[in-house]
Amino acid sequence: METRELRYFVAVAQERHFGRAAQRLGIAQPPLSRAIAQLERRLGVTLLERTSRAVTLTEAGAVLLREGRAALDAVEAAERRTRRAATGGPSLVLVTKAGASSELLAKLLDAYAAEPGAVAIDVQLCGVGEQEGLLRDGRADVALLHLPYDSAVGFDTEVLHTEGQVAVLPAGHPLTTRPHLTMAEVAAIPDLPMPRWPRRDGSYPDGPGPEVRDNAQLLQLIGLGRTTAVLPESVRASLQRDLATVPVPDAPTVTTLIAWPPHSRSRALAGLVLAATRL
Amino acid sequence: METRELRYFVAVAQERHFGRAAQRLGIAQPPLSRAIAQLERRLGVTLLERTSRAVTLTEAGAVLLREGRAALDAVEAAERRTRRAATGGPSLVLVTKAGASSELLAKLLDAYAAEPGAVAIDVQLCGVGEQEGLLRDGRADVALLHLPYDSAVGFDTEVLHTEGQVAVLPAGHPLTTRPHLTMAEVAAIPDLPMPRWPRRDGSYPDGPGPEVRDNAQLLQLIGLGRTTAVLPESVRASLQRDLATVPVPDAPTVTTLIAWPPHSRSRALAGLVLAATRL
DNA sequence: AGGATTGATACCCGGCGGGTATCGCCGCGT
DNA sequence: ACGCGGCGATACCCGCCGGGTATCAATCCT
Repeated sequence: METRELRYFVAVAQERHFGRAAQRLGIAQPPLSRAIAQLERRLGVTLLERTSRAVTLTEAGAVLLREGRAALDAVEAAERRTRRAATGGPSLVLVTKAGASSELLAKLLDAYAAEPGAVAIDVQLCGVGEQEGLLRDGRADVALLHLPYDSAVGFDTEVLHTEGQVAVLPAGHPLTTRPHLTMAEVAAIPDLPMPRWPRRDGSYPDGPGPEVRDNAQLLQLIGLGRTTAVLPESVRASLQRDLATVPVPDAPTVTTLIAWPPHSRSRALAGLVLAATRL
Repeated sequence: METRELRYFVAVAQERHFGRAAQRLGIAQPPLSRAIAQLERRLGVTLLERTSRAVTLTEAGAVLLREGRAALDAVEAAERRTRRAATGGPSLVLVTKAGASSELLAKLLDAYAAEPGAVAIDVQLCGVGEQEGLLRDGRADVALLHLPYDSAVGFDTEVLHTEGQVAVLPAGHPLTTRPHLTMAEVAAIPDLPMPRWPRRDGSYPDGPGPEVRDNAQLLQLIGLGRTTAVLPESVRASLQRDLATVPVPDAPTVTTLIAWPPHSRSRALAGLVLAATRL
C-alpha cells in the first residue's frame, strides 16, 4: 500500500464525499474514484458503501481510517525528523502548553544545558491537547504533559512532578478570603463561568464561558473578570498581581510527565530525559 | 514520501550494498540507485555516503532508517488489520510466548468467551521477544507480555499478575532437596549451563548452553538434563513429571501484562481487556 | 417529470518506474 | 605498474499508470 493511496482514502473517508476530497487533494474527482477502487481491489476489501447520494464507511473502512491516519503520521514523522537531523538546526524540539510548568521547564533547560554534549533545544508552545499530535507526526521530539488533562497513551514517559490544584480568581474577589474551596463551589461561582476548552477536532462545546486555547489566554481572561479556573498550583509562579489563588483540595492531583515517541531514543533525547529525572 | 521509496531506502541501509538490496527487492540495481538519489533530492538530504567500495549511513540516514522502519510497520499494520476486519475471520489475534502463562491465558479466554458479544479469538504462540514485532505490524492485536523479559515500550498495558520465580531442574537432581536457591547458585550448577536466548536480530550469543526460542523448547531440554532455567512460578502448572522446581527468592519478580497498540481500541479489544482486568 | 448533484466510465497523454548496456572509479593481485 | 574485478552511476528505451477532460447513470428534490 502506497502512502498516496492512503492519503487519498483518508481524505475521502473524512469528507465522505469524493468531490470535496478531490478538491482538498488538488486533483480531479475521476482519478480519485479510480484510485480508491484500485485500492479496494488490491486489498480485496470493500472500504466504502457509495450511493449516488451518500458515502459511508464499512467496518473495514473505519479500521483503515483509524490505522491509516496513524501510519501516515509515522511516515510524516520519519520525513520531518530526517530533514531536521540533516539541517543541523535545533536537534531537539520540546513542546509544552503555553503558560504551564514554566518554572519546571526553566530548571530543566538549565540543567540540561549544563551537561556535557548538550545540543540546542527549540521550545515550542502550543494550545491544550496539541502536544500529542506534534509528537506523533515528528514536528516535536519530546513534550511535557500534564495528567489527567493530557493522555500519555502510546508514548514513553517519566514522571517529573506531582502537585495539587488551586482556583485562580481575580484579586479582590470575595472568595479569595476563604482558606480553601471545593470543585463544586468553584463551578458555581456566579458571573464567573468556567472556560470552554477545544475538543479533539478543534471545535468548542456550547456554554456560557469564554473559549480558550491555552493557560496564557486563560489567565488573561481571569484577570479581566470573565472566568475562573482550577489549575496546578505551580501557576502561582507566573501570576500577575491582579490574580489570587485558593487551594482546591478535592481537585485531582496533576502529574507532570516528560514524554517522547517510544522508538526514537536519540543520544540527545536520552540526555534530556536523564537531566529531567535528576531534577 | 512514498512507502516504495522507504522500502527501497531501508533495504539499502540494512544491506549497505546497492546490488544485494536490489536483489532482495526483486529489481535491478540501476533503478534502485536512481530511486535513492531521487529520494535524497526530494528530501534535500544526503542519506548515504557512497564510495565505490563501501556504503555508509549519514546521521540523517540513520534517523530515517530507524523512523522509516517504524513507519513501514505502521503501514503494514493498517493493511493487515483492514484485511482482517473485512474477511470476517477471527476478529482478534492474541499472541503470547509458547509455554508461558498457559493457566492465566485459559482463564482469560474462558472469562471473555462468557461475555455477551464475545468474538472469536485466535491464539498465536511465538518465541521469546517476537510479540512486539507481531503487535507492531498488525499480525496480532493484543499480547501477553512478561516484565522484565519483554519491553512494553509504546504499547498500552494493564497488569494482570505478578509472581516470583523458581529454578526448574530435572527431577532427582541433588539441588531439588534444597528449600530455595539463589541466582548465583543456579548459574553455577555444574554441567547444566544456562540456555542462550536469541538477540533482537535473531542471532545467538556464544556460550556453552543450548539455543532456545521459547519455554516449551526450554522445558524439554531441561527434562533431557541439558540445561536449567529460572522461570515464573506459574510454569509449575504445565510441568511434566520429570521436572522439579525450587524457589529462587532473589530472582526479579515477573509481571504479566496484557498489551495492545495504543490507538486501536476496537470494541472487541476493549471487551477483552475488561475481562482481563476482572480476572 | 426534469434538473441538479454525485460517483463511475471512457479515453487520451505524459511522466515515471523498471529494464539493459555501459561507464568510471577504486582496491587488489601478480 | 598494469590490469582485472567489483560496485555504483549514467544513458537510453519501453510500457504502465496516474492524472486530465468529457460524459454517463443513478438518485433526490422540487
